[in-house]
Amino acid sequence: MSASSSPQRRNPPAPRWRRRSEARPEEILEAALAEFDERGFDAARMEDIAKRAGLSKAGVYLYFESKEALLKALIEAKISPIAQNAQSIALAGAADPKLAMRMLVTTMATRFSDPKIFAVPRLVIGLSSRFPDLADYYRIHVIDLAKQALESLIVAGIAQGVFRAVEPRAAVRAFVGPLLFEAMYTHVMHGPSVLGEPQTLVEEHLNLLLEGLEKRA
Amino acid sequence: MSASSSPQRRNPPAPRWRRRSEARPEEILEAALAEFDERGFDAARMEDIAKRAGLSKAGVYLYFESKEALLKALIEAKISPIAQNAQSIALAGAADPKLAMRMLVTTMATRFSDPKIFAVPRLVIGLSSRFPDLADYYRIHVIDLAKQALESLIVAGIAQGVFRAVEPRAAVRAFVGPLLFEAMYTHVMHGPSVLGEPQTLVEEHLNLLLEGLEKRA
Amino acid sequence: MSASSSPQRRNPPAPRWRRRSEARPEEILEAALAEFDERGFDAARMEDIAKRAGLSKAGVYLYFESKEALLKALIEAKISPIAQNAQSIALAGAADPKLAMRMLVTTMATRFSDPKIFAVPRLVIGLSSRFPDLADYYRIHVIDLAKQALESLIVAGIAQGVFRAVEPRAAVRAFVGPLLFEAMYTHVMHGPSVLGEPQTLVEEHLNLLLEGLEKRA
Amino acid sequence: MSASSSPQRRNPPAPRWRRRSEARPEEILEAALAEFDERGFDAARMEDIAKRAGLSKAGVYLYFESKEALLKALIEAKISPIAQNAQSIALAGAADPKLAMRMLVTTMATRFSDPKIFAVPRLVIGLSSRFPDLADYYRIHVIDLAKQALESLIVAGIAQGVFRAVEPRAAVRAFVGPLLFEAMYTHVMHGPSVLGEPQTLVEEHLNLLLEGLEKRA
DNA sequence: TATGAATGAGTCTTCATTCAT
DNA sequence: AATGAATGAAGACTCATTCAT
Repeated sequence: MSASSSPQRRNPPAPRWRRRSEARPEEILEAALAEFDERGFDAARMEDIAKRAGLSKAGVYLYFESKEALLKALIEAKISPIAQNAQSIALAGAADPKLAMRMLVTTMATRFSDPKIFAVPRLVIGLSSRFPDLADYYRIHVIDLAKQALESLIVAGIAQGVFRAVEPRAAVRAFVGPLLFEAMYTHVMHGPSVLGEPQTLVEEHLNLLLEGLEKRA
Repeated sequence: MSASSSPQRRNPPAPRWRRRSEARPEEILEAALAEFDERGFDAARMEDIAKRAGLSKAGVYLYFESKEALLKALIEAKISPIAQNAQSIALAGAADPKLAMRMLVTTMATRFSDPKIFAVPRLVIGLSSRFPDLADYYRIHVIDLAKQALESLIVAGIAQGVFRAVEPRAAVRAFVGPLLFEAMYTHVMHGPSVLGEPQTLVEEHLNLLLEGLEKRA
Repeated sequence: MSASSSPQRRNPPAPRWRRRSEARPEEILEAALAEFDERGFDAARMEDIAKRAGLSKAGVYLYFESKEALLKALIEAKISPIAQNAQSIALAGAADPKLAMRMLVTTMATRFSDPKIFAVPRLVIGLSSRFPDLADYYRIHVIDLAKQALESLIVAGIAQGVFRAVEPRAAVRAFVGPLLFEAMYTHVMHGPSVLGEPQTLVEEHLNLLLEGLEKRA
Repeated sequence: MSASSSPQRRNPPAPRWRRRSEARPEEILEAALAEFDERGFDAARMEDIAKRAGLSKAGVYLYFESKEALLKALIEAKISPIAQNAQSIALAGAADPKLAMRMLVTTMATRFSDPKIFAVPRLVIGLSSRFPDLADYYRIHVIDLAKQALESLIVAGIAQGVFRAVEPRAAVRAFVGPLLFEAMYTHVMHGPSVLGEPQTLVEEHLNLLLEGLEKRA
C-alpha cells in the first residue's frame, strides 16, 4: 500500500539527472495521503505534500488540477485493491463457506492491524458531510462490495445447510462490526487492543460468531 | 442535547432582547457543533458560528479562547450524558442481564437512529491524528465507560448462568460492533439502512447475538 | 513622580465601599504611563491600563475620551513639575552662577538616575512622527524652558565676569548633552553607566565643562 | 542608505518588469523603514510596506518571517555602515588626534543634519522596553563602537601630550552629548536648530570642547 | 517537465469603543 | 460612578493557485 519510491531504475546510461516522471502521480498521491492523514485535509498544505513527493509546490499542479482533485484521485486510487481482495476471496470460498469465513476473518484481522489501513476511511469519514460524493463513492466501491461478497458467502452457507437460516444482512453486520469496532478503537482512538494478536481476536470472534451462525446439531 | 436559550427572561422594563450571558456558552457550542459538523473543523468559520449563535464574531471570544478551545469544550460538553446513560442502564440491569441487554440494544438502536448522534464522534474521528488528546478523551470518557458497563453486564450474566462462559471482551465487541457498523454506514456513509426501523435491526441483531451468547440447553 | 495611590483616606465613618473618585484620573494616568512605558503606546491595552488602575475597561472612558486623549493628558500631567524645577533653580541661582551650575548638574544627575525618569521622553520620542504636536508640546514646555533657564544662568555668569564670553547656546548643549547622553545610554539602551554614582559623573562632567567655561587666569 | 532596485535588467526578450528577487529584500527594508518611521512600528501596516516596496502583502512574507523579523532585519541592516565609518576615521586619525576630532565633529554634524539619520535610533528608542534585545544590539554595535573609537582617539591625544589628562569617558560624553542633544532637538522634537548650518555648530562646539580638552600653555 | 516568484482571497484574532443596566 | 456584554473595524498571516521562465 505504500511501496512508492522508484521501481528499480535500470536505464543503461543512467543520466543521473533524469526524473522518473512516470512514477510522479503515485508519489504525489502517497505524499498526499500521508499529509492528509497526519493533518487532515484542510490543514494539510500543498507545499508539504509537494516537498514530501520531492517536487515543487507548482509541480503538483502539473498532475492534479486542485487540492480537491488530488483528494478524490487519492480516494479512488486507494480503493480498488481493498474491495477486490475481499470479493475474490468470497467468490473463491463459496465452495466451503465456513472455511472461507475463517480465512476472511483472519485476513481482515491481519489487514486491520496495519495502522495505515485506516488512513483513507478516516479521511472519508471526516469529510463525509462536506464531500458527500466521496462518502458515496467509498460506500459503493468498498463497503457495499464487501457486504455483498460476505452476504453471498453466507447465503451460500445457508443453502448448503452449513449455516442456520439467519438473516444474511444481520450476519454480515455480526461479522464485520466487531472487526470494525476493534480497528477503530485501536487506530482511530489510539486505544490498546487485541489487534496486535490476531490469533486471539480471531478466535474469540469466531467463537461467538460461528456459534451463533452454525447449524445446531 | 440542544437545550439552548433558556428563556427565563424576567426584566419587566426593557426586554430589548440582547445581553444575556448565562445561556450563551451553550448556544455557541450548539452553533459550533452544527458548523463543525457541516463543514468540518477547519472549513468552519468562526463568523458563521457566531452568526448562528446570534452574536458577533468577536463575541465568541468572550466565552472561548480560540477555535481549538471551542472544539475541546464542545467535545467535553457533549460527552458526559452519553456514557452516563449506558452505565446507569447497565448497572441497574445486573439483576436480569438478558433483559438488560435487550433493553440496551433497543436503546442504543433508537439513539443511533438520530442523524445528529454521530456529529461528535465523526468530528473526533476526523481530527484524531491532529488532536490525539481529543481522541483519548473521547475513548476514555465514552467508549471505555460503555465497554466496561457492558462487560460487567455480561460477566454478571455468566455468573448467573444465563450466558455461556464466553470471553467478555469479545462479547462486548459482538454487541457494539454491529450497531456501530450500521450507524456509520447510515449516518457517515449516507447509505440506506435498517436503522430507521429499529425493530428489525434489534430483532435481527439479538437473534444472532443471544443465540451465540445464551447457554445451550 | 509616581506617588499616586490614595491620599490618606480620612472620612470619619469610613464606609469601606467608598471609591476615591477624586483620585481616579491620576490613578489612571499612572497606570497608563506604566503600560505605555512597558509596551509602547500601541501595544498597550486599555484593559490592562484599567485593570492596573483598579477599574473596568469602560470605566476609563468616564475620565478620558479615548486612548489618544489619555496619552496627551498623560504627557501634559507629567510635564509641568519637571521644567518648573529647573527653572526655579536657575532663577534662584543667578546670584552665583558657578555654584548654581554645580547644583544643577548634581540635581539633574540624581534625577536622571531614576530609571522611570525617561518613561515620558521615550514615549514622546517614539511617537514624535505620528503625533508631532506631542513632540512640540514637550519641546516647548520642557526642553525649551530648561534651555532658557540654563541660558540665562550662563548669560548671567558671563555678565558677572565669571564665565568666558562663550556662545550661550553652545554652552547649554555642552551642559545638557553629556547628561542626556549618559541617561539615554543607561535607561533607554540598558547600558552600564556611571549614573549610579552621580558623584563620579558630576565631577568628571564639571571638570571638563567648567574648565572650558571658566574664565582663565 | 537608500540604494534600492539595482536596475541591471538584461533580459532581451521580455523585460515585462516583474519577478526579480535579488534587490527585493533591500527594497522591502527601505519601505519598512519609511513606514515604521512615519507611523511607528505598531501602527505601520504590512500592506503599506508591501505596497511601498512594490509587491503584495503576501510577498513580503517570502522574504521576512514576520513583522518583528522585518524590524530586526531592518535594524541590523541599517547599522553596520554607521559605526564602521566612525571607527575607521578614528583609527586613521590617531596620528593627529586634534585634527581627527575636528574632522569627526564635522562629519558627524553633517551626518546628523540628514533628517532621516534618526529614523533607526528613534525606532530603537521607542521600542527599547518591548524589544530590549534590539536596544542591546544597537548599543553594542553602534554606540559602543563609536564610544570606543572616540575614546582611543582621546587616549592617543593624551599620550601624545596634545590633550590634558582628562577622564576619557567624560571626554567622550562631552564630545558626543552635545551633538546628540542637538540632533534630537531638531529631528525628533522638530525644534529649530543650528544643525542646518554645521559651520556654526561645529565652531561653537569645538570652541568649548577643545578649550576644555587641550593642554594649557 | 519543473519551479521560484508572486498574489488574491480568506480567516483568526485583537481591541478601542459603546451601551444598557 | 461603574461595568459586563457586545461589536465593528482592522491587521497579521496563510495558502491554494498562477505564470513567466
